[in-house]
Amino acid sequence: MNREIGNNRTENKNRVKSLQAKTDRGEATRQKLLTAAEEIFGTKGFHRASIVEITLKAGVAQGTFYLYFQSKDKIFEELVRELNHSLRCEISHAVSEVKSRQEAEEIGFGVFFAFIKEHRNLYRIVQEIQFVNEDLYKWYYTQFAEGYIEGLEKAMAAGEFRYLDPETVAYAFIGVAEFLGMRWVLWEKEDVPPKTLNTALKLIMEGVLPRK
Amino acid sequence: MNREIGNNRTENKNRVKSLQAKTDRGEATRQKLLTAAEEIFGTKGFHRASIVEITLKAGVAQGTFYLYFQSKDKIFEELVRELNHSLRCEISHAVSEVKSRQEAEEIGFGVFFAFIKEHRNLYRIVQEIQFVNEDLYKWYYTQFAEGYIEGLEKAMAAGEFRYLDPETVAYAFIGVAEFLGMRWVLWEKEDVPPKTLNTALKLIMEGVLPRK
DNA sequence: ATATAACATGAGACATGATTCATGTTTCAT
DNA sequence: ATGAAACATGAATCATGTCTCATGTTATAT
Repeated sequence: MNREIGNNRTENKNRVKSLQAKTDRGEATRQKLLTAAEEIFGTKGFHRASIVEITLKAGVAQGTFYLYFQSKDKIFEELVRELNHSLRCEISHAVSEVKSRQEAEEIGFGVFFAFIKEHRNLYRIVQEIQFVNEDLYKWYYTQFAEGYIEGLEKAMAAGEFRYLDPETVAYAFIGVAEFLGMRWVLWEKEDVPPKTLNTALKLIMEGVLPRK
Repeated sequence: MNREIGNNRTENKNRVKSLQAKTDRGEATRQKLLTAAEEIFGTKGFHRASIVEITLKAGVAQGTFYLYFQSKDKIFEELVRELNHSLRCEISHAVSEVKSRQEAEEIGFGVFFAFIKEHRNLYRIVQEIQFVNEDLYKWYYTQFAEGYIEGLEKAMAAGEFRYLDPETVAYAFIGVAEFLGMRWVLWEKEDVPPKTLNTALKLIMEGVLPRK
């Protein structure tokens, strides 16, 4: 195993300490920390959460934390990016072989609610990002909006949806999903009731005005 | 002056210290603190804000803060309740002599966007309440939802809006308003563009599906 | 003029928590 | 078996921040 230790003067140049686990044991510890962090951040919020508590829950010493994460901010960021990625993956996968854009919205909303029910903790984290890392916060929603806009534009071009400024519609839909998720999943700790899901879909599809 | 020091065991019984200003001078100081707190909480978030900074901005000593507020949590709560109250007042006043429910929605959205533009700081505060005082957070949105539901029910009973579960519609509308406000007023520091406002209103009134 | 309630001060007691570091333990290729 | 890299420890350091308190100032009613 050629290690090239000799000419390794990059070692202190880029301040990024090792941080990646190099064995399975290390990776397992790293995962324990991430899992604990998800729980603690989610229940207490970023600022009230402490590294002590996270390491305690993970069953490791405080110092161990810094073997795998540069700082409290960084593990938080990693959690957020992970959440963003897996939620978008789940939705786009579920929606991939759908017949119409309307069906895509139905399935998308459903998957979103199911996801936050499973990840109530991480969902709460998102709300707090803006006070920890504002850019990350914008990134989080921009990622969603971009994919959404693309889908809407196609549906509008195809005449499935009428033309309305896609960015506005995207943020409006995201807002609807977030608030219904907050009201039922977060507050009631239940599924969003079918009635609510149906109402929401009718609302965004057809509006509140009576159809002639 | 009979001080009754000996038997004065009420002194510690009710923990509520004076807290209300008793003169104009005191009231002015109290206001200076509230104004400073609005600014600091709004820009840095609750946890990053410090009493030192608030008193510095208000131009008073640290100890003075505790003459008027019991704690950091309490001044935050007062700010939130004040915001909630004045926003609801502005909307209900603006909407009071409106002809139709549709017009009420148009004006309501407009006033909401105008309000958060003026109170960008306080608007950001709201997002953080849930990690400081979860009950207060629910209270904040429940207050809005209740008024909204009432208005929607009337409109539905009158046949102005078709019947859809009013609570769902209320939270959906609130979500739309919050997210468009976030995207344009908070992120761009601008007004919500007329195009966006129009799109949003069309969307909630008539939906995205093409009308025959 | 002066007593007194209200207002104001800011140093410091007290608490908390992120991060570091000197020291140990485990694993495994040789 | 052994040396070195990886992993692990937790007490100590360092920074920050809330809230208290002993003391001082202002305004005003008599």
